[in-house]
Amino acid sequence: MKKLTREFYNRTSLEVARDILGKYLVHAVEDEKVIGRIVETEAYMGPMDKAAHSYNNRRTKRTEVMFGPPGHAYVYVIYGMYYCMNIVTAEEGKPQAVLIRSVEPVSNLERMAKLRYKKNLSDLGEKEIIGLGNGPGKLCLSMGITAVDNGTDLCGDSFYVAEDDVKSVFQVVTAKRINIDYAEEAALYPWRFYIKGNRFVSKK
DNA sequence: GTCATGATACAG
DNA sequence: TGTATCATGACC
Repeated sequence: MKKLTREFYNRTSLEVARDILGKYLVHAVEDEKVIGRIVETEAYMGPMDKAAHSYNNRRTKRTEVMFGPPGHAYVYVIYGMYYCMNIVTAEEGKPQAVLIRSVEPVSNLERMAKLRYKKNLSDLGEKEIIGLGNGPGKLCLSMGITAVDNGTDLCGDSFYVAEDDVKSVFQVVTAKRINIDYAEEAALYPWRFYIKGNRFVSKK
């Protein structure tokens, strides 16, 4: 496994969203690590993207981290209840990000089960296992991602993305993004990417 | 399928 | 002060 470098993130969110599929999101919770394979993403292109928080260069306390250098975490609260994990991309000053929509749990599922359901892994049914990773709010719960992770440098040691030494082979499906009907023509852009056939993709 | 949840942002 | 949102679970 090798950690992705700053250069990987220093591209448009469209490129990063597609390329980061199949890679591993690693997060340290207390002294343990939980790992999920990224199987679904959405690209948010910033100033010209009506669906993006940073549309029209809207710069607030919340969106500030998107204006910073690439390779940092953008974690925000949605609907007052859940967190969403994004990765800042593109050079400093360009507020783009990639939303991580779903992951396939890979390591430390015991810990994920506790964080998400407060139950032991052995007590989970099939649906609950899927529910560990098949949505942006769900994966944040399972992986212990919260507001304190906002702004974290993903080139550090506690929170990062890594790739296998051997590339895995899969087909990428391109689709419209989810729940952005308010974004008019931007709602039609095919900026959602997922691994074909993967069980943890949030919506077919 | 409907609905409540409630932080953040913004319009008035 | 009201209205909408990059979601989810609990209901019908």
